[in-house]
Amino acid sequence: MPQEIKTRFAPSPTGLLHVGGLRTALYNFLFAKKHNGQYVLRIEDTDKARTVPGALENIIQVLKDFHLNSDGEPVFQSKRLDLYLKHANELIQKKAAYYCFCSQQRLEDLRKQQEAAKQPPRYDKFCLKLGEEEVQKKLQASEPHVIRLNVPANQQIRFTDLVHGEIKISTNDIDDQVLVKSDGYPTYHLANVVDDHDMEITHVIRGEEWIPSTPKHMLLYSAFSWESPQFAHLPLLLSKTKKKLSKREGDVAVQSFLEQGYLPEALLNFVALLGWNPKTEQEIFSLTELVEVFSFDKVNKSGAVFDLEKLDWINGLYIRKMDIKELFPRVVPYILQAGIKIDNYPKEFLEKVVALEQERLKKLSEIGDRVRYFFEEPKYDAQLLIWKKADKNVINQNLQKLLEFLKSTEPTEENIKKFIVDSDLKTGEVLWPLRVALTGLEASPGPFEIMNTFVLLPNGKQIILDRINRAIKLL
RNA sequence: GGUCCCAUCGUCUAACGGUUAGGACGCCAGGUUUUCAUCCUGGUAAUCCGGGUUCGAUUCCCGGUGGGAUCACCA
Repeated sequence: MPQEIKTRFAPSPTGLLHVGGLRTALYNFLFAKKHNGQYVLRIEDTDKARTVPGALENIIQVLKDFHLNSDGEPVFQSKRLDLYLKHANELIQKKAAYYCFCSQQRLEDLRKQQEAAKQPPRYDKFCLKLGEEEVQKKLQASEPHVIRLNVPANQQIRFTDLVHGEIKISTNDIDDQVLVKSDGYPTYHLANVVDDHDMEITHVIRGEEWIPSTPKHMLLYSAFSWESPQFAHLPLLLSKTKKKLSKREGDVAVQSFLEQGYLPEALLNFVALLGWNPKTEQEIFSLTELVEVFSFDKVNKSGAVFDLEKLDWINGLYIRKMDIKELFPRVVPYILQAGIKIDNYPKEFLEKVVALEQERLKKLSEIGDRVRYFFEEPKYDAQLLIWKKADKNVINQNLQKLLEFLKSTEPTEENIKKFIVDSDLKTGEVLWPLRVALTGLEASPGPFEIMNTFVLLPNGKQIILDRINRAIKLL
């Protein structure tokens, strides 16, 4: 019987979860679910100094927002220190690792020497030459020390990557990596390998930046006589400058995308297609659909630029196809954020206002300035009222005629169109100034839609008349 | 610099070794329209270079070039 597939997403709580991490989590999730396996969250919190308050909460919250919740409780490495130490000792017994008492100063000097000699910086195995007794004496005296991996010379390490195929590296190019730090905490390499084995992870799916350290991990697996999991190294997410996406090059925190009003569904859909392609012309996928079609043979090898324009497009698409009942509550916070007070307006009206802008929104955060005119008197230049090359006086007269007409009738599309025809006026010379009078904007929804919305207010018709009147005075 | 990874339109990407190199975003033009947006139609634009292998290379091999990642008591 084949072993159950188990993947893990293993971020460290050193900052807000970024979009690259989100995609890694997603692929881990997709692969596990596709094969009816498990996907778990593991928190790699072995660096006390770099832990950022709130980062853990952010990771968990964001994953929840995207429905990428861990199967079972998350694993915290900081709670498993004994396990790592136990295994580190085992490596020492097996002579696959050794104690190192070198000072930071010596390591630094060594590095400088090597750099000057144009050698790659590498630990020189100085402490490996220490005798057993000497080591014990130093340990007894509580001399600060670390535990290093004893990398053998002249060996070929090879592993098969699910996206890159076979990768091989000589052990001569691998440093004697620190496994346990002087504070007793394990480094990534040790904790990672021990946990992946202990948790029975079958597939390690992570970013391509980990390829160079994978041989170290292979060395550890073989030192422990453990079978290594399968590896899949994902292509990097790149900035416009083709560099690895990072905080330095703009805001990459998932949180900030959410705050700008990108929908989780849209962002997930977008990020799923970065570095992977289902080889159909379909572009829109739900999480469930992604699970169905996901596979590693369709994952690309080369990095993918994170293109905001396409994200905007896909986000707009999701916004457009959303039911207004669903969109409305999501958009309310952004309206409030724009300083617009909506307490005294009927919900029916507010929903209609949002619905009017629905097809124009790329991000929810754009809503505020788009609908402001519904709640505040618009400010605009009188010049804007004059349609194309129309005559100012004609516009003025048209608005006056329209105002008179509307005083005695309902402001419906049917009525106004009939009025235009009956009065032998030009459509644009009535509708354009009417629209501007109502909105003060160069671009907006049409005047009929806007009036149909205003009319939902008790004083809606009066607002319309007032604004037309004001436009006339402005001219 | 050492090691490793990668290479199709500006971007995301398709193409059993045989296609007019396809789709999407963006951009441009046209249509619908009072404006914008939506929607529809059309257009623009790519196989990094050089050798091989082959009847035939985007595709396979080698070299070059270019880009990237990584070389911590960080993950």
